[in-house]
Amino acid sequence: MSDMPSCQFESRPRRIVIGAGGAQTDFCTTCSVRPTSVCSVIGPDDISRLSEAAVETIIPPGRGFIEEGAPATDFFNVTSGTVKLFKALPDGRRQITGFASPGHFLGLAVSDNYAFGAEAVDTVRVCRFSRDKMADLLDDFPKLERRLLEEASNELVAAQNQMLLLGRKTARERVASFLLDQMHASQLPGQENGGRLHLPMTRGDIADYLGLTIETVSRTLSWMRSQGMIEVGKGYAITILSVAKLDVLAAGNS
Amino acid sequence: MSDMPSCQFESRPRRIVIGAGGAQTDFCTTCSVRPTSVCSVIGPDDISRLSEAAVETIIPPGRGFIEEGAPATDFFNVTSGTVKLFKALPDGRRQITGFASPGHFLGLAVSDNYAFGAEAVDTVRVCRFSRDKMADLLDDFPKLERRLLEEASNELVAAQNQMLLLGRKTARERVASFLLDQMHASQLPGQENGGRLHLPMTRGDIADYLGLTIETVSRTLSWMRSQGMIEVGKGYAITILSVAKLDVLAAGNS
DNA sequence: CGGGTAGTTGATGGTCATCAAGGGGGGTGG
DNA sequence: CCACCCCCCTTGATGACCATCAACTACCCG
Repeated sequence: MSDMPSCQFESRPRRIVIGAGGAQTDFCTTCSVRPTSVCSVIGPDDISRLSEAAVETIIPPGRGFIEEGAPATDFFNVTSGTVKLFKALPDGRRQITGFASPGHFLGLAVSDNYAFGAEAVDTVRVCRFSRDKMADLLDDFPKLERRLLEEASNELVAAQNQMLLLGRKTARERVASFLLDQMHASQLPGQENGGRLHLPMTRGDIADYLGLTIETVSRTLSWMRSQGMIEVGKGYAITILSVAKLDVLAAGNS
Repeated sequence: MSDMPSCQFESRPRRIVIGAGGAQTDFCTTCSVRPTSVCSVIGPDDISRLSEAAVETIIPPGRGFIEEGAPATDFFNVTSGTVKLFKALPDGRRQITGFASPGHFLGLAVSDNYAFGAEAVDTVRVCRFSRDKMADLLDDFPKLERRLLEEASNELVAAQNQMLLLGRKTARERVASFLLDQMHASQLPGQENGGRLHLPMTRGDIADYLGLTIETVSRTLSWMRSQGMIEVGKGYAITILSVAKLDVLAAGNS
């Protein structure tokens, strides 16, 4: 797990297509996460700047691409798949600090070294920006800075919620909170999907995220099933049968 | 604890002193935390803008001044004392997400409501900025935005460390980490103080910060004393006798 | 078919929460 | 000034929750 070679990329540089009139068209215009990501602050006129700076990278499941403590050379924007962010203790204990889904920006760090590791949960595509190019973009597009501040503030709020969960919630409350969070995250605004969830991560990842063990997560899910709260399908499918019951649990009633 | 009236200020507006030549001098020029706080990005020429926007507020120990969930009307900059930031569950369980010391900026939130509560640990002085005035400052001083992003990034790193602590460390490891953090925070660069610490917060606060109970914190400190790691003085004084032993503990060896 | 990974379930134990009692300091009021 | 109270802290006894150890199933892939 920790002896896995990290920072190995399968990169393919963006192709810049020169249009008939000399105008540049490129990947970014058709990027599916552009509307919801930080990239949206850069207007159509300047989008070529973005494309030149970005390198699309595909990362297979389980592969690490940010190593905790390594020099922070790049920033990333997730365009598909799910990334787990984590910190580890010398003896191998691991805490997943968050899951990054499409549209999320990775690498906010003042230090010259990454403060956390990152690993692909399923197949992940990211846009990679070098530190230098990112700095140029920040200088030229002040809006980008404001957007990143927003992003950071949101993550800060999420982190505070997670601290409350880790410090003060019971196992049942943690799992309930997790399932509800996943439900909200998977729901595009105005869309219901009958409580059906597809969790890309393993029980081990969930455990490392919630500060529990695999066994406790498994037992808790089984207990929730026995209470008619959820249905546990094959693979990574879970269906929430009673949001209300989970809400009661997550808010802190045993 | 939760029925305490919050958001009660003892404010005194900044006095703007008009100098002989018509130049404005004011509190901000003599502010002791200016060099280390976000305010430092606003140069001497524009400092009057800052002073006009800020209201100095004194908060007595134990008084809350940000209520979780209340409309986010103001931002704060701590100028002296220590503030605890926290989130709570309906049944009263509480998690302190951080302690803000002089120079720290509070209120980063995209939402219209505060995501956390804040309460003075000892006597606290803050500079208060209304949301509107802060927005004006952000528009006029782009550097301020970059500085806030730095601030947020640092807090994010701290939050990730705290998640690792809460999710994966034992009680002893937590207390050791806490003492070392406090030591580093209290050491001005290039200054040693013989491991002597003055913790402004109670055992209860420490417990709520570390995800433990008062009793466990107390027992753990007693155990560390019995091991010759620390000395527990009267009041809130603690002396670290062996940084090395605490380091071993904090890194994760029992 | 064999091996590896992921998940579930059971038995047991350890760590830390809970319940309880007592000490010490600081404030207020008699 | 001292009594009284309240808060904070400490220490002890007990127990609950969850980690650990272990066995077993299912599934995937060669």
